[in-house]
Amino acid sequence: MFKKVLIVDDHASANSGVLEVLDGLKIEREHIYKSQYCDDAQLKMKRAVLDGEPFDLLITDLSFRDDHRPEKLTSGEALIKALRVDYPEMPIIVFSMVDLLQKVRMLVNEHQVNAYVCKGREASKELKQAIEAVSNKQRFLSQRVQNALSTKNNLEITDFDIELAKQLSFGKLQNQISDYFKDNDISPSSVSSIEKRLNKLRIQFKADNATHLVAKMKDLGLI
Amino acid sequence: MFKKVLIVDDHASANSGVLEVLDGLKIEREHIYKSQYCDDAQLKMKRAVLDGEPFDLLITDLSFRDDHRPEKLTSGEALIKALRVDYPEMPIIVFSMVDLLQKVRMLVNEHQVNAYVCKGREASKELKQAIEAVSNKQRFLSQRVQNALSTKNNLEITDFDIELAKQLSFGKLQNQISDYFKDNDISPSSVSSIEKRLNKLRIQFKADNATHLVAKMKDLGLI
DNA sequence: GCAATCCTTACGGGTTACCGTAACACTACT
DNA sequence: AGTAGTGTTACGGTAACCCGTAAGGATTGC
Repeated sequence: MFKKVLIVDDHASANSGVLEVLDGLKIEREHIYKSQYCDDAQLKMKRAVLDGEPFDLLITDLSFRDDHRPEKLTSGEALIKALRVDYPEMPIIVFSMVDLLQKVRMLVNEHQVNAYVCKGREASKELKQAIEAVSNKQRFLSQRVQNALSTKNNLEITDFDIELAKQLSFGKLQNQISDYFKDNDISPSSVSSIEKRLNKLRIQFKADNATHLVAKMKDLGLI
Repeated sequence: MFKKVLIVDDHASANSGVLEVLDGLKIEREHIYKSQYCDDAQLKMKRAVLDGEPFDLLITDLSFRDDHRPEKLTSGEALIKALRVDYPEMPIIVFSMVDLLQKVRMLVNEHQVNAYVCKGREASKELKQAIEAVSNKQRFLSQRVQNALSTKNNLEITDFDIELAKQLSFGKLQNQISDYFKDNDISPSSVSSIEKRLNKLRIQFKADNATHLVAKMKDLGLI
């Protein structure tokens, strides 16, 4: 089991919930550190390594509110990305409200996150399971996002699609989007292709028109 | 100070943060009740009144995850609305991630919420202040949403506008929206009026077209 | 009571979106 | 080389949106 843990969450109250779980796993409070800012968390990490007593485990949220103070790392994702450069093997558990499969898939595949626990009613139970699993070198995903990695959910939504939908949500016309794509060397760029892609997306998301599509994709947090 | 408190939040971990605040205010744990579901919270409320020992204070979140079990009240807002019918004077503190001024304004004006505290770094401190203020019959708003009630932010966005934008986001055509309004006795209902209102909204939100408008209003949490 | 104003509704013309069809290019497989 | 499949681009027709104008109804103020 882990000995030295860093919890990163801007909610002090959320932290106390995590603490209880760690108590239940017999991890001593004196070896549990907390941070409310991502920059601070990164510093604590580096410091610990320099002191020869690195952390065993990182448990972090994803979203952090903007504060008065300027920060380099403004999200859990940025923190994870930064840490993975120096500590590719460090066990990381994400503990977040977000339950978007797209997000989970990305964090696990791109950033080698070891577990993803959704905050919710079952959070404490699942967080405990996650910690135990990770300490046994296993991966853990919350029930809610279980099938984030199954291939059948891979609806092949490309970066192009996301970019296209974003441009739409900015209020651009199809020919303006075409011009934009031409200017930025994004292919395909013809109005016709843009129409076709949008048509596919509308079918995929069961949307009746462009507005509906944008609304749905925004609900899913894709744009 | 309050004696009997009900905390409604689907995150058990969030609850424990609130508990600490209540500890600091010398509110006895045996008089603190928790609920993870809105329906359950409503029942507890009614039960307490029937038993002749009603709650002094309600602290509730706004968003609750869907669960397997079917529920009547699926949001904190619905809970508050339902409770206000029977207990118009009950002190209510909202404790939520949401920091949209529109939402705060609505809850305070429409549902007579007594305090609104945003979850975040300062949450514990502010929650304490909120409880103290409410116990002194004062209103409290988090720093973050201080100016939710200032008139200058009132851009005269009516319920009609919201409803209209919502229908748009559902992918409906203008004449379908017209039909819908006619069926539901919402006035005005002509396509021409709908066009006009949308035009106003586009100007107000600096949106280039309907899609852009829906995207912006979704960003603001208005729909 | 009357006028000014606002709101609702209707209509027409220009623009954009939506949809089917089709030509052309590129790839992969035989 | 041939063929099937996929992706990009182009075009035309219909429908929906966008915008200005204008008439009729409701409201307000004098």
